[in-house]
Amino acid sequence: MLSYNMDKRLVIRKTIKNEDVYELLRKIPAGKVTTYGDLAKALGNPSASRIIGRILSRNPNPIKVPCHRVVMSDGKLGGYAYGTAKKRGLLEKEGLSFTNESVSDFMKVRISFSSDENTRD
DNA sequence: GCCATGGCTAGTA
DNA sequence: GCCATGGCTAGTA
Repeated sequence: MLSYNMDKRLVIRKTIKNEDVYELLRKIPAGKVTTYGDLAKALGNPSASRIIGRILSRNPNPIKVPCHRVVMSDGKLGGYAYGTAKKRGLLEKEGLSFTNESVSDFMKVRISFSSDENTRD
């Protein structure tokens, strides 16, 4: 799609499709997390983080697609279709811990995608 | 129009 | 805490 960035320059952003998100998310291993914004960036549309959340909320297959491993950019939990308590429980089962509402050692458990992921088209 | 976000600014302590 | 963001859905015509 076409839109203007912060410098009022016209840019092309990739339209994010549900399956793009689910496919990428399947690659996040237990014990690691990513963020809504990181997924948006990796899929070629850095400002689409809100959309990622909406797409995850309709995740048809929570077994194959580990929605619970997606948290907010500040390390806080974010939402979950089955409640945030459930989300936190799953993450703790995978070895993560929390210091007052945020993932402990966030920097260490946060997956980073290769930045040129979006150069393919 | 809705939102499972995020980055920034004001303004408090 | 404000508000731009962007894909989707309900529900109107």
